[in-house]
Amino acid sequence: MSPRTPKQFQEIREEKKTLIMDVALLHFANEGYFKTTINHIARHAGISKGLMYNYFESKEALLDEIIKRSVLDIYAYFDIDKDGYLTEDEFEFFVRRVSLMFKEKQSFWRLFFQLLMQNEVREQFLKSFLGSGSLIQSAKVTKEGYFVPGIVKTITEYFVRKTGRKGADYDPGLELNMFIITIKGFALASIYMDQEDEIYYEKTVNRIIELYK
Amino acid sequence: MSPRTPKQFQEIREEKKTLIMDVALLHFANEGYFKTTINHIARHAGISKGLMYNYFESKEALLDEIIKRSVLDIYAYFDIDKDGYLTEDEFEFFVRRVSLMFKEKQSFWRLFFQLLMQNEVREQFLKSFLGSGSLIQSAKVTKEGYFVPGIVKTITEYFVRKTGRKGADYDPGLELNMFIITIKGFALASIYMDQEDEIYYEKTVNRIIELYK
Amino acid sequence: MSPRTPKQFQEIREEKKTLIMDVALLHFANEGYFKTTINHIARHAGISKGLMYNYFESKEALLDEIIKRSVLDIYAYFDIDKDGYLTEDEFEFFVRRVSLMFKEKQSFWRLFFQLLMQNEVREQFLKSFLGSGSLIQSAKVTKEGYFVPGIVKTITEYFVRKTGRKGADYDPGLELNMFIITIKGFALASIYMDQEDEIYYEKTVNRIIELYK
Amino acid sequence: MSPRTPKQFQEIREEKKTLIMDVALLHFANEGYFKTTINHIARHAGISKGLMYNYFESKEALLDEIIKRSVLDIYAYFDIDKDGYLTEDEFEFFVRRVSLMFKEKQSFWRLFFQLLMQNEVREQFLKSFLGSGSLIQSAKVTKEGYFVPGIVKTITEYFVRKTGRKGADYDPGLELNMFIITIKGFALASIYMDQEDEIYYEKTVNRIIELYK
DNA sequence: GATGAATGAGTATTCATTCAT
DNA sequence: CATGAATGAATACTCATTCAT
Repeated sequence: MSPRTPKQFQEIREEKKTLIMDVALLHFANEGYFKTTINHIARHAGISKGLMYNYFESKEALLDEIIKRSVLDIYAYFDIDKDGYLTEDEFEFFVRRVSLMFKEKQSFWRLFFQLLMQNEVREQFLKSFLGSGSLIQSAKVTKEGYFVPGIVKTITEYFVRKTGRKGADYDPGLELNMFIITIKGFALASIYMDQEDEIYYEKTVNRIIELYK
Repeated sequence: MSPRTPKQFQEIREEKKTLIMDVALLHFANEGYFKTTINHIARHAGISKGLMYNYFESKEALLDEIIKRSVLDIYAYFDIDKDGYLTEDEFEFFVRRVSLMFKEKQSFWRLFFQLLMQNEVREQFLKSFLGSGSLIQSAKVTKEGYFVPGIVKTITEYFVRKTGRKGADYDPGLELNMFIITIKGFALASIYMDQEDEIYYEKTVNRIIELYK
Repeated sequence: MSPRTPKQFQEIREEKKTLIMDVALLHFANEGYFKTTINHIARHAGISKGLMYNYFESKEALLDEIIKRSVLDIYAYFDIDKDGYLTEDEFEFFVRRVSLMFKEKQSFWRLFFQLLMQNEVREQFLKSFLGSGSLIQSAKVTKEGYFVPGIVKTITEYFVRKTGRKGADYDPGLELNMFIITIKGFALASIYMDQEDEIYYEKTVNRIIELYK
Repeated sequence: MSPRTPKQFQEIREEKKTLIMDVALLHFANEGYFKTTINHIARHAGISKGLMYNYFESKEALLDEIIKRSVLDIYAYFDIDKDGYLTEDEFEFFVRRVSLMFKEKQSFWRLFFQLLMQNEVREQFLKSFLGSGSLIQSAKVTKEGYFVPGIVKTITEYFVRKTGRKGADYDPGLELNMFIITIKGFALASIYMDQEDEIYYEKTVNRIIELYK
């Protein structure tokens, strides 16, 4: 009979928001962002249309929050103490991590590639995903004060360093490009991978490491 | 001023259809299928909305015809007399052909990947693109009566044959998988490739051939 | 810490109601009745939406009470012992009172004119504001038992009586009409009067009195 | 059987637009802009909701066009060769014109005052109505090349000039203010004037002229 | 009393599709 | 063939109001 405490309200909000975002991500990923209606999401989340707008300002805001959350999730995967210098072991670890990520956040990556195909969304999206301050493109000062260069830069340097090991006619730029292409293709394959395909998953990861380590 | 022959009518009709499909493909690819309105296409094609429906039954029918035509176009790329047996030279030729295709039919491939991301479209789409009777998955009788096995089958057999050349621990299934992934990633990279990126285009193709030939 | 008496409760209740009505009037007047949301009012009054409905049955009921209160407030301005006979001094006093009222209850008058512009609201509104039993249109028995004729009637009689003073071709109906128009225009000017305009405020009042006394 | 000519289309468009604007003005004026739904307008204009949007980009665009048209209509009333100098006869003519306007464009003036009461709309509205380049506030070069100062300026000068005629203690600023107030009140009275009230219409106009000429 | 989560009817707007001319 | 006016079902979004706690 006594009124709910602010904390209780906070909990309800958090739970409902998570529920909505989970449902929305699933449908955005499978049916596409534009084809998925707010009505549909609400119905599948077991709530009213109006409540959606109590939690999210608009359909786009919902999308943004889903992406933001997912990016933070993914960011967490990499949140290890990096000094901007990639050893061979770290390279291997990185490839395994990324590969796992494609499998475990399949829905998000479907959505991600979907949005990437939309020119309009593309630019704005890349900005927030790869943009300044983000994990992938740019530098950042960690809690410990270390300078953590963007992933691309770090990996670029890794491939450049390999020239010594690999010999004179080794082209680091080309190899990096090949590596990126392979990872992209692997991502694409992963997001629609079913049971049957999974038999090659482990082997493929190993082979990628073997080829580009 | 003499009345047009039925044949001329037919030609004009075909030209208009082609025009509409060209315009539509461009906008579908760049703005996305759902965001592109019939109005927009009609205006950009310089015709009226009503006329659109004289040529195409619906928006979806327009999409279908675009895909069908593109698939035929792509098919034309492979329209060489094949006996279902891929030599090493033919493999190289094939890779170069495919790579060129990504560059030259960029708009289509953007649309293709876009549609691939929608589950609903995906199944129906794959059916017509890779499905029975199609170039890639299955066998087909050509005009000349030759038996043309599906590309995948042909290539699979190519990789299997390589085992002899490559040694005992060579895994043809894995290599095929790696090859497919690489091609997919290359496709993905190609459809948003700009001037700057093009410097690696040639080298990348060569490296892919080198790796999987 | 002693429990509040029913009277205290009643007082708190009244205070809250007054607070809500003040906030609501301000927003109704400035942003418009329809554009002002219950949420907005509640938040600005520092209470919850739900509590609003504890005090007022509906948005419209809130509006009604605001109007009712304002009418009573305005009524209070005239709550002097009247015998239904307006002397010249009383006329002057009346004009000054009314003018002051426009300035001091600016928000209400903005709302008033706003509502007056909606046909639907207009009729119902005029009924309660000018209607039978109200101050302005009709007669009423005060607490003291005096008979208080409606303002319009009283003023009409005032203008009629002036005919003797003003000469044969004086048209009391016309003059009353002119007076009413002038007061209306003055009201309209007052509700959006800013600092700069105020320099003529005093002079205008005097001139109105001069013209129609 | 032959298709409509562009001219026919143009005519249809013009007629429908006018129809919609007429219906909308009526309802905006009587029920208020916010209470009037697009549905309501469409139904009363005998068209579908969708068609509305073929002719007007939005509800607000519809409002804007109505205002624009009305302002042009009103402007036409004043489109006489003026040299920026108001004689007494011209002043009288002006007052009669304006008065007539209130009667004949009653619906528009209701809408006008209604919008004027909305703070948000007010500023933007006054800008377009009284703004630079408009009839009322600013100067303009006529077809004949004459310089036509804004109405307010012209009238102000008229009142200033009168000082000579009226004597030393004549305050032109005050009189102008009184004149403006009276016109405003007259406008307000006019827009809700019914048959009964009309008996004083003529007399009131004459009296205003008598007082402020 | 007090809260804000929850509802649902309503609102502006979009767009594929039809159809009279 | 060709046009664009016309339709209506669908969509995102709003907001007064209710209600469990």
